[in-house]
Amino acid sequence: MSDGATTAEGEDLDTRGNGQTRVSVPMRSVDRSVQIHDGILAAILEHRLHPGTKLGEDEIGAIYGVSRTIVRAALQSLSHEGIVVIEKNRGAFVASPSLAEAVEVFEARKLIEPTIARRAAERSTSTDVALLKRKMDDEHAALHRGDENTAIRLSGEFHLEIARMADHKTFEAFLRELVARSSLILLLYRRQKAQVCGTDHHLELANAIASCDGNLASRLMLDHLADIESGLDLVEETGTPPPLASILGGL
Amino acid sequence: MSDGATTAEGEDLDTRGNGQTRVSVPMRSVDRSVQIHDGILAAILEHRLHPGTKLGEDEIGAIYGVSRTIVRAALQSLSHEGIVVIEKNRGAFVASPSLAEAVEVFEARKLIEPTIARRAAERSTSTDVALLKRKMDDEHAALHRGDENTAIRLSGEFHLEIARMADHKTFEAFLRELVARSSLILLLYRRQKAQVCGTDHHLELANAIASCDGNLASRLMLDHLADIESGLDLVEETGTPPPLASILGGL
DNA sequence: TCAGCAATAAACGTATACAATCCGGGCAAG
DNA sequence: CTTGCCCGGATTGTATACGTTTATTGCTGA
Repeated sequence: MSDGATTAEGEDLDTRGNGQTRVSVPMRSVDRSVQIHDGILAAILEHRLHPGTKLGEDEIGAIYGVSRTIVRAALQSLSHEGIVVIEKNRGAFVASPSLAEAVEVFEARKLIEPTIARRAAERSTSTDVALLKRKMDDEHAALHRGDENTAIRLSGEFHLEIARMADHKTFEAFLRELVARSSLILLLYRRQKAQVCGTDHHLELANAIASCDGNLASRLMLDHLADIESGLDLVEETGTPPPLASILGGL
Repeated sequence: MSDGATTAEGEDLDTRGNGQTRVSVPMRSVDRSVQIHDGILAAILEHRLHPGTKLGEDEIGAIYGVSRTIVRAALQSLSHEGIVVIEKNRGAFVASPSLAEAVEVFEARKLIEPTIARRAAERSTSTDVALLKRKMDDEHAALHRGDENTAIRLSGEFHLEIARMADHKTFEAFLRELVARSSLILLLYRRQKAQVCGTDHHLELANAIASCDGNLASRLMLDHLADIESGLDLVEETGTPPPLASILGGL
């Protein structure tokens, strides 16, 4: 097989910055399945992969130059996060969150993220805040550059950075899943494409966290999430019988 | 030599005499990796598998009469739920939650489960309540029978049943993970073995849910979780002189 | 012309083979 | 007695082969 082209990149850029001598981190040649997982995840977060897209094992394996075994592990991982669905004997597809699912995800975020924001504010350090503001600037820059896809991903990373600051692995893992699913939900149910995620909100949040004001950070986060949710079309369309017209006539 | 032994019963083996798993191999249509996942999970929930136990692929494959491929999928699934850790080139082990992890899990439960209980109370139906009380009775019976292992599992299922009633798949999935991890935490950090999970609390909770009192259910759930947590040894043992023994020999 | 069915191709599910890695015992040097 | 090395066995990582299922295509017959 021609693996020359595929393995051209991804050599070994291991950043073994952690002074741990324990072999707890795989490091070198990070498991390929993780790479593939992250690659597909990034594509979903940047809205380059749309709900319903087929993720064939052979196809992905050919792209990354690995066997189906590895691809399967990555796809199973993604399915556990709820952003890929695997149908028996049919294959894997990018998930298409239902309306009910969308409501659930935002209910979960509105419950968890204010708590995360409070914790982050309570234990914020200067270096963390600097990192946070940097992410925010990157997002702002991407937006002004017109690169909305990257901006969407960075917006999610902003929220995840706050979770990292909160130093709560469990909440962080939950939020990682919720953010990924939110990306698909935004793609499916956002009303006006223009508004992505008020960067002003992010700025206020960052300031509240920087000043260690837990209560304010918590409230701002809740408002922020409610605002995003208000920009979605989360109304049950029970009365619409002609799905064909909207799908086929959409062009 | 290996083929003859393993495939001899590989055809239609649901005649396994183990009295442990009721539905050992009912149908082939049900992905066997899910069966294995559930089997290991049940063993962990019932404290038959202890933290640190090695879960060898060949060994499990031989037990269930399947290839390592299937076992691998099950183990990966379990690792995503945080109750199994997979170390590269070393294998899978039952997780040993750290103190910090234990604190995190109960923080998460105290945040999520009151909301779940409120939702369950708000939309409780008579059939659901009947199911809930039945689970409670089963747990009570197991306790009086002296079968503490089963009681522990049923206690977790009681909480999960409430989540099912709440009709919130996302919260239910989160709680499923938290309950499983809690089982390991109880095994590692419980102070007095006698007290499992106050069945009285469960009775009060079930009554509150039956009477559709969301506020009461929410408060009772929070108290219940705080009570369980208070029975744990979640204090940093910083004063221990032999750090070497605990750190290096900890594994 | 179109419905129904058969053959074919493509993709997935599972098992197995081979390579890579780790763990342990044994032996030799200090 | 300790320390270091080396090697054999065991276990995991990955690729590939084969069986099974699904989807599509093309054909036949009314």
